[in-house]
Amino acid sequence: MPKETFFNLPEKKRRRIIKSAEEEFAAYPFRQASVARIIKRSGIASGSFYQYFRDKFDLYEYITESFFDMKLRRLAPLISAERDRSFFDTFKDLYAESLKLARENPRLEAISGHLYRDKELLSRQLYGIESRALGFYREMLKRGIRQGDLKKDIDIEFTSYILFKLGASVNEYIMERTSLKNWDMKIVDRMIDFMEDGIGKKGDIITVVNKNRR
Amino acid sequence: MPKETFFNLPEKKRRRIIKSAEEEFAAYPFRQASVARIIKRSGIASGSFYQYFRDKFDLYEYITESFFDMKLRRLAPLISAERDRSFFDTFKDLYAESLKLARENPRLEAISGHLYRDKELLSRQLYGIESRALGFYREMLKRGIRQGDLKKDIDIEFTSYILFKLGASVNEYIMERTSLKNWDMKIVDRMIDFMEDGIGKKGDIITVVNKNRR
Amino acid sequence: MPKETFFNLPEKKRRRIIKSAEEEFAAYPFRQASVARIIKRSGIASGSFYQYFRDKFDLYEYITESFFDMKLRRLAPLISAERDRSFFDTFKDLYAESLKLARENPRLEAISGHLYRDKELLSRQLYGIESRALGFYREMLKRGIRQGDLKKDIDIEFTSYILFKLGASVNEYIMERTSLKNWDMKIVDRMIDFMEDGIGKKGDIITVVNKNRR
Amino acid sequence: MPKETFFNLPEKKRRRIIKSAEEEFAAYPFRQASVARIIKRSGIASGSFYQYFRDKFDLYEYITESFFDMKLRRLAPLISAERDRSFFDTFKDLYAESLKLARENPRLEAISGHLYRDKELLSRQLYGIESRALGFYREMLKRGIRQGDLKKDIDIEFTSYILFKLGASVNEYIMERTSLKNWDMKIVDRMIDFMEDGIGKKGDIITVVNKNRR
DNA sequence: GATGAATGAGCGTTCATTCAT
DNA sequence: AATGAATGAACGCTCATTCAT
Repeated sequence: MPKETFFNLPEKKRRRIIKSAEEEFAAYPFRQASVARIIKRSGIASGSFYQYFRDKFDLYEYITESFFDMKLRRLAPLISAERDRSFFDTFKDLYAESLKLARENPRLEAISGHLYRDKELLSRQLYGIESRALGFYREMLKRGIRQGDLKKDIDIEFTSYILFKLGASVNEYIMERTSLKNWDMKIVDRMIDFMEDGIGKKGDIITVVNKNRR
Repeated sequence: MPKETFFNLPEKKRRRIIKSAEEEFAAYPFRQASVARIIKRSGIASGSFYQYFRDKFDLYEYITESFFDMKLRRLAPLISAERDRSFFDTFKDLYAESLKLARENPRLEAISGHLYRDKELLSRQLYGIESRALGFYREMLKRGIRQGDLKKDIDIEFTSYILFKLGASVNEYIMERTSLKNWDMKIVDRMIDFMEDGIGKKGDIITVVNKNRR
Repeated sequence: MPKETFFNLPEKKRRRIIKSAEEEFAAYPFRQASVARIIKRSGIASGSFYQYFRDKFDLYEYITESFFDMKLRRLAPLISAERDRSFFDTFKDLYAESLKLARENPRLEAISGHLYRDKELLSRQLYGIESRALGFYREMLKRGIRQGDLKKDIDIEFTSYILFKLGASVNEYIMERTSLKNWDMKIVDRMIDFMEDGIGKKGDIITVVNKNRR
Repeated sequence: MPKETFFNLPEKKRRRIIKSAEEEFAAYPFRQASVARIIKRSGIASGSFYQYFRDKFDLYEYITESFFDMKLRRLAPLISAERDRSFFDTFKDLYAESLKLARENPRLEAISGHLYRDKELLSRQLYGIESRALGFYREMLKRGIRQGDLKKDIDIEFTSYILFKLGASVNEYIMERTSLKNWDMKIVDRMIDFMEDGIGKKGDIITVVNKNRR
């Protein structure tokens, strides 16, 4: 957490610092990101930096966590129990929103792209971004089972992990290609299909009762 | 490629150097890995290092590529057309073998773990580890379709990417936990199930004909 | 150009650094000059050096250019059109002043001695010391012709080059020998004679009209 | 001087080594020239190098001095007393021959170009290339005076130095430009004119007697 | 005599962080 | 609180020369 001094700063300055830092962490992974460049770009004295933040990581942590908090705040309504959506539809909603967020904040998206690739950071992260995300998926899975959208015998621990990684991969897949209009939602649909039914060819099938599907 | 001088070295020394380097690259991602530490640990003069290798990357590349070549050599027989195995069974065989390899060479496994997370390196890698792996998956998918093991309408480009990443994730999942006997093959089974059928609950089903399944 | 930090330094320290650098660059040509020695002699931390200067060349360039600027400032008044002096007298004035400068700043003289011998550096030098000097001689020659002090048919391109090199050689000649009082100005006179009349013996001559000489 | 072992080598090998060394010293000034590259290009073992030569300088000295000896051997006939040529004509002959030599051996020419710019080497040079050249010019000047081609009162010490440097400068001037046919001899003529008569405009002159010119 | 591996001091440079004012 | 100069260990790498066989 940044020191109190940072929060006492006039908002404009605070914003300038954060913006510079975001640009730096978007352009470079944590280790290669340079405090000197952040300082120069934000126009503060190098001594001041350490009056606001314990060290480079302190600032980094603040930025990434702010982003995740914001993301969570945006995604939370979509998983509210009131909404009468199947597990997979909810998943799709979450993805649509995530992608919107990513498009709105490409800098922050780039930062978390770097973060996901850095084991050391991921485990250093105080509030545990990874474990929070895993927890989130775990809860979703449990609910999905309860709702009858998912097989009952899935390994929740394993599946939440897979879903987490899968999400990140799809994100990467989308981000690395220039997207035509709606192209990315088609990819999301493909991922959902993959999750729902897999890729194995089924035998000829007669669906007798399907009362559980919504 | 290391220089000739390296290959002229007595095997014992060569092994000592490779071992030290593997330890270093297993402990740290490429950028953080220190030539000085490798030198110290292998007990050679710093000048010697550069008699053997063009630079740090030269050694790194040699180690990673040797590992991938060895892996390929071990996996190649499993995908031979003669073996009468379904797509998913083949996948499982590949996984079993990969895991065995990883258990035998935990250092090398750790190194490729780092490599997979390093975009810059991945694209620098001369023989294109990533694109080779993707190509491999692409071919497997095509064959799977031909054999009637897979749905006909899957997006090969996307699916090969997903399978590639999924594989790495499962690997990571397994590696990060101490394994009980056979625990890891159970995880592999779960992944195969996930791939094959997904996690969506199907309606009550009567399979009338299933002639395509082997 | 050194960074701002350098110019913000207390004068004493700044001077200490410049002096150490001048000593180094006077003792060794650029490539052999050692940043480590400059650092040690000036008693600064090695990190500080790079807070003040972009790199070794930055400092070198600053020192040489400062010297050339100073030299130019000192020599400029001597070529002002108002002074009613012949080409050769002006040349002599310039030489006298140059030598005075060299005697006052033997270190800087030694540095430019090295510089003149370094083709690569000469061409890297931002403001083009060599081409500026050649331009200077070219202009002087043109004026000398206009004034009727020089033959009309000389090859200005070639002659300016020769004069430039001649000047450097004479400088070297003088610098390499310990000088008695006024000895060096006698050498300059000899050079001027050489330039003016050459060393060829003329026939017995009756000068009938000499209206062009001043 | 190279060690005896070098001279015991089969001529072919000796020549290969010398050629590689010449290429290296032509491409780089002494300090930047790399023993490793010479070794590689000549295909000998690095240990062998030091069995043939004391060190890098030993080889360098051998090459430069061989060149100067050869040059002297070529130029010597031109200054023989029997030839009935004026001082300046002899000078021109010497230049013509020097240039021919330079065109025939551009590598060696490049090497001496570097050598002339390196004070330290010049003074290290055992047999004293510089002082021998100066001695050569001194003798020529003395003879020129005796023959009545030169003014009697020139400072031989100074003038020989100037002539030496002037020669090198003209060489450089010529070498740096691509030469049209005969262009370089025109430059030599200009230099001789410069030496003979200088660039000062003479008054209107009536030459009464010119019995001393040949 | 030939080989080629071994040596190690030295290079210029970086950078997060601390210190003094 | 703000400044910005100071720090120094560490980095990857070079190279003429020596040594062991």
